[in-house]
Amino acid sequence: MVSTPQAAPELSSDSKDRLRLWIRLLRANRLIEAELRERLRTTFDTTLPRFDVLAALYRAPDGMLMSDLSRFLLVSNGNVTGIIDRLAAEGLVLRAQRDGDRRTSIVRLTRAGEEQFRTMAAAHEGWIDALLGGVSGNDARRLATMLKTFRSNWEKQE
Amino acid sequence: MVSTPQAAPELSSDSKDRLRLWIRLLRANRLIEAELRERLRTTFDTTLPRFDVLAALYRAPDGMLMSDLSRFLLVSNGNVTGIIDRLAAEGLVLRAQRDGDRRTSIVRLTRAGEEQFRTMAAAHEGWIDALLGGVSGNDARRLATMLKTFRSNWEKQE
DNA sequence: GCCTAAAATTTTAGGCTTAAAATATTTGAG
DNA sequence: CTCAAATATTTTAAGCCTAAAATTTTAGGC
Repeated sequence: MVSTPQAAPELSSDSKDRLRLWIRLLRANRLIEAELRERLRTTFDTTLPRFDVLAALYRAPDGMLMSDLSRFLLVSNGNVTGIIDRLAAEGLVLRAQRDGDRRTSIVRLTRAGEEQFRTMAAAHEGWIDALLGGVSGNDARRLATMLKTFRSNWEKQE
Repeated sequence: MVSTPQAAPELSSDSKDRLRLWIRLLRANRLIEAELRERLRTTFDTTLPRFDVLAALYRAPDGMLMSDLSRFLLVSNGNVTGIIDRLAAEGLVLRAQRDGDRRTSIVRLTRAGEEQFRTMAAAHEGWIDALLGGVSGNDARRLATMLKTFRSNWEKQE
C-alpha cells in the first residue's frame, strides 16, 4: 500500500491560491513601501505617514476632522493626533475649531504644506511609475479592477 | 490647431493606471492586515509580526540566523531583535550560539512555539480564505501570477 | 602575531501604531 | 433644567519599525 503523502486535511486548491495571493500581496506591498519610505526620507526628509496625511488634506481644501483622517487613512485616531502634532509643529498643517462644536478640530494644509505636498507628489508619481514599470498598462488596469472589486465586496460584508 | 485641453503636463494613461494600482494595493493590504491583526489579538493574544516570525521559523527546522529572518521578513535587523526577545521570554523560541562563530545566534522554535504556530496557522488559513472569499480562484491565480512577475522583475533590477 | 576591515548583532533615539482609558463637549430623555 | 449617553479627541502604555551608532567577534594582509 502506498502511504498518503500528507496527514493533514488538505485545503482546496482555491483556498491555497487565495493564501498564496495574500502572501504575495503582502510582500509586494512591503517592497514598494520600503522603497518609498527610503526615497521620502533621503529626498524630502519626511515619512510615508506624513505624506499620506498631506495627500488626504490636499484633496480636501475645506479641511478634515481628525476622525475623517483616521477613517480615510485606515489608522487609529490616536495615531493621527501624533502625526498632526508633528506636521503642525513644522507649519505644514493648521488646527482650527471655529465650528460651534468645541470637540472637533478641523485640520487644513497651510500654504507651505500645499507647496511641499505638490513638490513631493510630483516626485512620488514618477517613483511609482518607475517602480511599477515592470507592470504593463493592461496588467495594471486588470489588477486595479480586481482590487476595486475586492474592496467593494469587503465593504458590503462589513 | 486644436488646443490641448490641459495645462499641466499629463501623465500617460499607463502611469496613472500604475499609480491607481499602487493606491488600491496599499488599501487592500491595510484592510486585510487590520482584520488579521484584530483576529490574532482577540483569538490568540498575539500580533502579526510575532506570527510572521513563527511562520518563518516553522519552515526552517534547523533554525535561522537573525539576519536571515530580517532579510526574509523584509524588516530591519534591530526590529527582529526585539520581537525575538519577546518570543524568547514567552518560551516560544530559543537562541543558540553553538556555531563556532560567536557573533551569530541561531534562532529556533521551541516545542511550545511549534504547537502554538500550528494552531494559529490553521485558523489563519481559514481567515484568509474567508476574507478573500470574494476573489474567485481564477482571479486569485491571475493576481498571484502577476504579483510574482512583479517581484521577479523587481529583484532583477535591484 | 598584529591590526585593520568586515560581519553579525544589539542598542539607541525617534517616530508610527494600536487598544483602551481619560477628557471635554454636545445631545437628548425625562 | 438635569444628567446620562453619545461624540470627538487626546493621552497612555506597550509594541513595532527604522537608520545609525556601538559592540563583539572573525578574517585577512602583512
